[in-house]
Amino acid sequence: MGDLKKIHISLTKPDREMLKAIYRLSKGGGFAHTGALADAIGLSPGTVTTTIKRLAERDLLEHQPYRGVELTTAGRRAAVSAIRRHRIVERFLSDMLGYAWNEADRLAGAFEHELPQEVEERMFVAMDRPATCPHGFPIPDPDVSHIPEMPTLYALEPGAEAVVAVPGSTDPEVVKFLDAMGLRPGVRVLIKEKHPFDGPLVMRVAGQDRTIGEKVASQIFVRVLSDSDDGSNGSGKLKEQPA
Amino acid sequence: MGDLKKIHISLTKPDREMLKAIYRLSKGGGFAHTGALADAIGLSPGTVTTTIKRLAERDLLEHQPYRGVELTTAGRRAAVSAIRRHRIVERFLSDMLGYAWNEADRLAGAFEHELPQEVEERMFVAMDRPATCPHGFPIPDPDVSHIPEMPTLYALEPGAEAVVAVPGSTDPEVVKFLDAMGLRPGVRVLIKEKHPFDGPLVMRVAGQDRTIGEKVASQIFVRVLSDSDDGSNGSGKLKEQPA
DNA sequence: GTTGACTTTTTGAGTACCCAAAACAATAAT
DNA sequence: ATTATTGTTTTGGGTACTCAAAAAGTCAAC
Ligand SMILES: [Mn+2]
Ligand SMILES: [Mn+2]
Ligand SMILES: [Mn+2]
Ligand SMILES: [Mn+2]
Repeated sequence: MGDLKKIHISLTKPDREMLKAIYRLSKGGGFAHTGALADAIGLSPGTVTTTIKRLAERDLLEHQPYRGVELTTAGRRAAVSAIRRHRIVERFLSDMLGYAWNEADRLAGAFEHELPQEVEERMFVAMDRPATCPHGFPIPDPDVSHIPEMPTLYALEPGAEAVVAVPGSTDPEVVKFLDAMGLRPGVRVLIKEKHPFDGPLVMRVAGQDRTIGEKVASQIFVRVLSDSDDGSNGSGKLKEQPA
Repeated sequence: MGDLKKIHISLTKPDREMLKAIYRLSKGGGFAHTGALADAIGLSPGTVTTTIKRLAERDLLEHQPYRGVELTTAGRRAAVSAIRRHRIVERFLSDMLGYAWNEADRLAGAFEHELPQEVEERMFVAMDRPATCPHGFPIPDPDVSHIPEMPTLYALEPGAEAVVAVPGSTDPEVVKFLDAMGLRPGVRVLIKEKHPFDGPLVMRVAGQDRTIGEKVASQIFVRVLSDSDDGSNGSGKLKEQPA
């Protein structure tokens, strides 16, 4: 009865990329700054300013000059919808075309923007509605304006059990290292020990004890298993979360 | 030893569409005219002129002002490669996502241009290297500069046997009529009679005798079965061949 | 509180893309 | 041969997108 029509916003590639980047950089609802966006997308700061003004015009975000931008609800919905599409396409590349999980991100980014959302939905059902992208990040439902955040591996406390997710945009060298450690998307880990002062983390992965440093452990995200559901889910600081 | 490097030409969407349209309209090697191209692609004549000048600059075609354009060999290769991609994507939509053959054309056109040719190739092998698109037209090999032409159903003589191909861009009303006649892509037909003075054509389709007029029969293309290979393959005038 | 470092926005410039309408060329009709 | 018709190109105008560099704003240090 309200006049909330399901207006379907048509966005261009740069607009979508911008919204995705803002969402990534300002997850909890904070501000994203021009410079950070320029770095993230690989555009000049001037271009970022122009683009966000265009998006502000369409009420997808609010722009406080010299301060930064914040997504509106509509903007968050659009961003999440872009992320959904990205993750479905990644899943398609990995499940239906056999690409390795660390190749999917780049290729998905190349054509996801032109894909009719009709085809996106068909891909989704053809793959039996997968819950996550090949990197282990959740595929959000359509029309939601928020994706539940995941803590990093390093945010877990000893005793916690979790399933790992590794961003598709991770540095190849790191990916090789992680692979050697058995830390692939979907793998289950049990935290055994965490040394103080940002010290290394000891855990059990596929029947083996593994130790990794804070730096790497902070790049890996996890879905905590409902068992010991304490692990810093709401309070611990959550990092930027690509995929 | 020659300096023929396999230079990979990067083409934009309008450029590709232009090359495809020119190829379709000037199959045998003749000229394509600005107005016909404007109609085919849905652009203004002025835009067509600008685009072909850009392509002429890159030696993909020759432009004789006020006369028309003719593709160079490089241009034909690029056009065929674009058609190959279109048909692979159509096949993907129909085989892997379950779209009906008459829906595939429109959707393929929406995102084929951004698809990395790496992904195109993976689709192709994932589908076991299909010989034709869902409409029955051949998927050309990479790097060829010509696609063998197909005669129309109406060009066949009594006694000829053939497999039908129906352009994906056919008017929905016609599609419905063809469907009722059993004339779907891949179906085998045997010509029984052809009445003079552009009269109707009588044929056997799926165990039934069918009669259709010249107008419709000229919109259907066929692959003649090697049996009675006489049927006007080289001489009979071949029509524009979409798909 | 003025200076200086840093960030952001604005300005100026260029490409690609599109259209409508004026100018032009080729052709057909008188 | 002139005129009219038709088709093509050019011109003028607009949006989106991008950058480099100038101008403006913010903020922290002195
Ligand atoms: Mn990704
Ligand atoms: Mn992913
Ligand atoms: Mn087609
Ligand atoms: Mn086809």
